[in-house]
Amino acid sequence: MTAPTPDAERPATRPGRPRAADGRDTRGDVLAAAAALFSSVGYTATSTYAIAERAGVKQASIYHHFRGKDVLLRTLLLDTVRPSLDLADELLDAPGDPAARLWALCDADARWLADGPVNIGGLMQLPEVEGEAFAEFREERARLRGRYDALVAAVLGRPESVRPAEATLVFGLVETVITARRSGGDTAAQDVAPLVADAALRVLGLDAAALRRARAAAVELVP
Amino acid sequence: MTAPTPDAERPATRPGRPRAADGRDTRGDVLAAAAALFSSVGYTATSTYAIAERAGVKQASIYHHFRGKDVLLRTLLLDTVRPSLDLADELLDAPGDPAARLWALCDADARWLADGPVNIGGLMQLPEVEGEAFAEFREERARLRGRYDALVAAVLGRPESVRPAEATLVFGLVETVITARRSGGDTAAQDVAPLVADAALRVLGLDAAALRRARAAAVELVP
DNA sequence: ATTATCTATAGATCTATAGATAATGC
DNA sequence: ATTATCTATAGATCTATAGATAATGC
Repeated sequence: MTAPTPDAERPATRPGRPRAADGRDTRGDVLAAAAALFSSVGYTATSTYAIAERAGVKQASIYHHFRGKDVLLRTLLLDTVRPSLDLADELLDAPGDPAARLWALCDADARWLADGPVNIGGLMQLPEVEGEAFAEFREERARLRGRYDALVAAVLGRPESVRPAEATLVFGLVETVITARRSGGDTAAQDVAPLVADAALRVLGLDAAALRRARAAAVELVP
Repeated sequence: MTAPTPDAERPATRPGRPRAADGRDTRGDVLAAAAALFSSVGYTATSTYAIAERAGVKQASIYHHFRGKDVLLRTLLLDTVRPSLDLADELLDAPGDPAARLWALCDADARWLADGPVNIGGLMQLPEVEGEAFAEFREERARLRGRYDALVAAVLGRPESVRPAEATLVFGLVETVITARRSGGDTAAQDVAPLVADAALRVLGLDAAALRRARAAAVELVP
């Protein structure tokens, strides 16, 4: 669920103690353990000891890879929002029907929230994320929200200068996958995810014919 | 935000040390403080010391009124879901257009989530609520969800035996108010709440005319 | 006697650091 | 020398209880 550390970050061969077993990636294991525990148990309720145990290392070893517990969550949050933001940027600049582009964005986000190995989206809804340590994430997320606003405004044929309240509903529909997964499990999330993009356009008042056109065009946009 | 302790729970006059100032309600103050802190900071991240400070009592005094910290959250959660469930029961038994009844339920829930003095709905989304201590709340909430399922099935003209996946979307639309309030503040929540019920029926495929009829009929249902 | 509140604290965490040890490449 | 991991622990919480004190009604 977390991208492996890019080779560029460290030289291919380097001095010092190597990974115990080859192919072992402590940093990645710690992040994966933190993601699973933060999203199910919560941030404050998850101890660094529990993370270490799940990752198969000792508690203090975490601090060789991360300055503190907050860096773990910060890293996970940014890893979560950035792929979404990249796609949103791409779709915002793409030509063609705004409804098709919004459909493609909602569909990709909903499926990604439903299909990851853990309910990674739940991280964004943790109350601790409102704290100072996570301001950078909140900025990136606000940027993503801005892309939704712009696409929704385009679909509604309204000026881009006023944030449409309907965009909150569209954003909320995508996040429905998160709460569905938390309370109903993976199956519930996977059942609802394919319905989200259609629902978003229906909320904006598109009729069945317009919806069919948008869906068909969206398939061309995201191969 | 929390209902005052009913008179029935204790005799009107009773022996023992009275409330310091008349009209002082320590139990209610503690609950209100806990609601504000749990919903903004989180459950585990809120100390009983912080709750007591906000309520204007000493930390240990909380335990005269509540057996433990978990009882505080349990009480708040049940106070949150029960009014909703009562209304849902009423509307499920009411005669008339299912679409109108679903509209009324969504609208009442969305407005209640937006208008309370704190973002009480956020309590339901705390990861700690998945723990054993809160099983009773989860049951009540599942019951509420069942009412939504039944109304959505009726609107779609489907058999009640199969839970419609669309009900997850409707439920999620209502909960959009919670996340909107968390990240956008009271104003954002109040802006989106009046749109929720309409959006729910649009998601279920109702056209503008059917929607207008449902909205008009809903006003009669909830005076 | 009963009820409500307080002070003080035991006991259980939990985070982060200090410093030792191990395993490599130079 | 450098990197990664470990053991041990300081210091800071945080929850819940014990027991004293205060303020009433009987």
